[in-house]
Amino acid sequence: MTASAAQTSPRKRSGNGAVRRNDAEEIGLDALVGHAGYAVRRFQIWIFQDFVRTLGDVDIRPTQYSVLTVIGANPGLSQMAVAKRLGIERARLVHLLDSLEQRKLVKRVKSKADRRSHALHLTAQGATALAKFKRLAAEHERNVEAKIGKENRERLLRILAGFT
Amino acid sequence: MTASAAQTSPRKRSGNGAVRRNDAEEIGLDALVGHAGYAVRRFQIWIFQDFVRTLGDVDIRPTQYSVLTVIGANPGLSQMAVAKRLGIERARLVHLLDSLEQRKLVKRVKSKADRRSHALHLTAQGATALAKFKRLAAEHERNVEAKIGKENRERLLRILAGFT
DNA sequence: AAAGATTGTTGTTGACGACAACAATTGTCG
DNA sequence: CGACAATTGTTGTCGTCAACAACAATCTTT
Repeated sequence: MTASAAQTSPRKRSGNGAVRRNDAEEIGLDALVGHAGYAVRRFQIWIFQDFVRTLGDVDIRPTQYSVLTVIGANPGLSQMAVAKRLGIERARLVHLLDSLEQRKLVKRVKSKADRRSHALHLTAQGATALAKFKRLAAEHERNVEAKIGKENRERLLRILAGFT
Repeated sequence: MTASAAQTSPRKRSGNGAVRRNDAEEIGLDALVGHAGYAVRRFQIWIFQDFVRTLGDVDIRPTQYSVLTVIGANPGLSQMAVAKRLGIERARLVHLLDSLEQRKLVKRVKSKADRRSHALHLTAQGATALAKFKRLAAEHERNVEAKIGKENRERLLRILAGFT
């Protein structure tokens, strides 16, 4: 079948081509409905904003949280390894770590095995801070549950498990 | 229950704190697994890239596609209405429309009813182009199906229907 | 008519991904 | 061993994108 389906009916228009709207949100999305990418993008924006808001007091953004979590679970990793695992660019991770190191959450230890690379570790302060971040992140996760439902959230995680 | 779960075991480390890795991707994500936001973000990146690649020949990005689709289905909308419907900022939409108008896909018609606003329409060229874009977008959608499965894609759309 | 709100526009800021270049170091291979 | 290639962290540039703020022109309200 060809993809060009029925055009959703253009609404009542006045002579020149302007359209009267009751102001409400009854604008057709047409082909956009049925596009997974569109739904995912809107959802991702919502999630992102809720995360930033929930972790607003501690000033931690999703990417920072992911970096801290991976370092916490795998102390001693190189920057290259962290970048590859999280799908972040080397160059980008440099700035992220600069920021986290300034805040005394992470330290770069010069590796003796390979003097090019840095072994990444949480500071003591970073470890306790991460524990707090995790509690807040769990709160955010409950917000997601409240938004889409407990079972739907689990379904979602199962469907997307391959992308982690 | 408190959210701070079991720490995933830090691996074998050498004296100074560096960690040997077989080089493979067996780095623990710890708390990241179980975060809907992380999975969604990775998935969104994959979808975005596939969309851009599939619509690469016609040089159309997801946001441009969404704008064209909405205008095509609702001719005469104002920029404000389109922006609000798609969750784009007014300011951002200005640049998007500048580009689409330069490419002769969209035209801004000065509305006589409200001389502040522009009524947005597809050009004839824009309409035929959009038909082609929709075919390519459908191809992209089949790629998504191939990636996560037909039923999973439908489940996903159902779960996220509220965000469109 | 005056005050306030809306629409499109311009500009700035900061997060982010994609690249390219570089020095220091390591690995490889003749 | 020694030249050459590859890797690691770093710096820088470019383009995309969201979030704001400010502005002129134009409604809308009172």
